[in-house]
Amino acid sequence: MVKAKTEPPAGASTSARSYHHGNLRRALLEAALELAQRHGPERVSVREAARLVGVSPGAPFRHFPNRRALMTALAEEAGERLRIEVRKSIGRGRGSPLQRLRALGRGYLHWAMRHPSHFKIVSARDQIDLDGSMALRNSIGEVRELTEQTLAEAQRQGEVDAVHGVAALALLSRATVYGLARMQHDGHLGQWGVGAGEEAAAMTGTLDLLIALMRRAPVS
Amino acid sequence: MVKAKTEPPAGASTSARSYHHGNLRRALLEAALELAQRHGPERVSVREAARLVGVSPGAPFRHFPNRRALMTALAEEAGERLRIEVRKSIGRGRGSPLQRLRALGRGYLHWAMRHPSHFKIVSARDQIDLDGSMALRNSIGEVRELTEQTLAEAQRQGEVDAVHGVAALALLSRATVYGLARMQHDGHLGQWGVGAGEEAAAMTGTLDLLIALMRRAPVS
DNA sequence: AGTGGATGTGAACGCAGATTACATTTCGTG
DNA sequence: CACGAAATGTAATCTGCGTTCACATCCACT
Repeated sequence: MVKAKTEPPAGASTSARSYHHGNLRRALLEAALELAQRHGPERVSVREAARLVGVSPGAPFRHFPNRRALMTALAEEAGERLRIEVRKSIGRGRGSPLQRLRALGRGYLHWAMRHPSHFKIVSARDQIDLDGSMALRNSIGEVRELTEQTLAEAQRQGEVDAVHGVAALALLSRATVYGLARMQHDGHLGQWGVGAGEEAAAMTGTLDLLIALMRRAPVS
Repeated sequence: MVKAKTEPPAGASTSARSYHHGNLRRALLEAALELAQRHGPERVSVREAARLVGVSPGAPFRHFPNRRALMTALAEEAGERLRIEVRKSIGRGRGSPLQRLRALGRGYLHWAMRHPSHFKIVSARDQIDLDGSMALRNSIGEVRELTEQTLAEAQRQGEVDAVHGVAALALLSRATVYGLARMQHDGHLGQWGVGAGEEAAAMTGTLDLLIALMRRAPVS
């Protein structure tokens, strides 16, 4: 059952392709990511990806029904990486639940800043088919679950008051972090008083501010 | 050779079009908006707009150097409307500064929901040239100023503690509201536990939550 | 060995953005 | 008012794109 190829399947080194490319699907995804990094996701073209891989313009359509499917597959990989990153980050938050939530948010923000192309792709609604991708929805879903679990724990420990529901607090957290990441990627931060070199600080600082507001004792 | 005269171009002050269209620039913008409402901003094509207006494919380029400039002009109009809407909304918030801030945020959110095409266009970074549009930056800038002024007033009246800077609080507010609007437009709300019919309630509710958190007395 | 399914080729088709040479109209200046 | 320059629209054309299709090639399996 194992597809043992006679050719080395992985590879930065382009092996001698006779007719069939060893793993065209993979190669196309990498080429598309490369193009996304060069010119932005909206200017990824199937033809150019094919050219980059050294294959005819029609070949990609054996693996993806259309351009959108290619971009969606790319987004699925990005979403998976984001999910893993968030999972890892939450482990770094030692101590209280709110500290873990902070770590989660920082992980999200840092990932979005360090991998702008990937972040652009996951959030490029008009380029991908979110509704048709269970994988992508699952990645988002897990981030949500982690957020809610952490907030529930914070409430249980009295770090956050229980006046407001977990779902509402989670939505607020997510909206803030998502909004920050998108503001950066949309170039809005400069208009909001954030200098060129201080974007990371501003973003994490804003996250910290939200968490500080959450931490306070309930109004009585 | 002579085109049909006296076509109804849906414009009141349009003179009889023989060769020169009365106000092609205006007409193109309206056609582009119409197309954006029909299929989304990313699928607006210059040619189709020209076709809709009844003009040759090259004509639009007399008024806009390229497609992006067309979309940017559209975004400038949308940004202006948003600016006006926010200005109006803030006047509706009677009472305390935080109530005015809430009104401001609600105005933003409602506008984004009621005019999804316009909102999509202002925030479609990859379709427009934000850096090259002073008008657009000014619209954003005014929203920011209103936000900061309101927050400063809230601090002066003791409604919000002065531990955190106005700029930080304003950025948090903006990130939250922008994040909410984008989540809705990107179809993420469903993944965050918001049912189909309750989007507006969830968005304004989240805004209210943020403001409730801000209102609390400072930690002492 | 041979065959069928998977995979890649190459040539289309239609549409898009953009440019150019040319036609027509408008307008300012004498 | 005349008239030429500037503005504006046309038609043809270039390039590139997504997508399809008939055909070629190769791999796995009997």
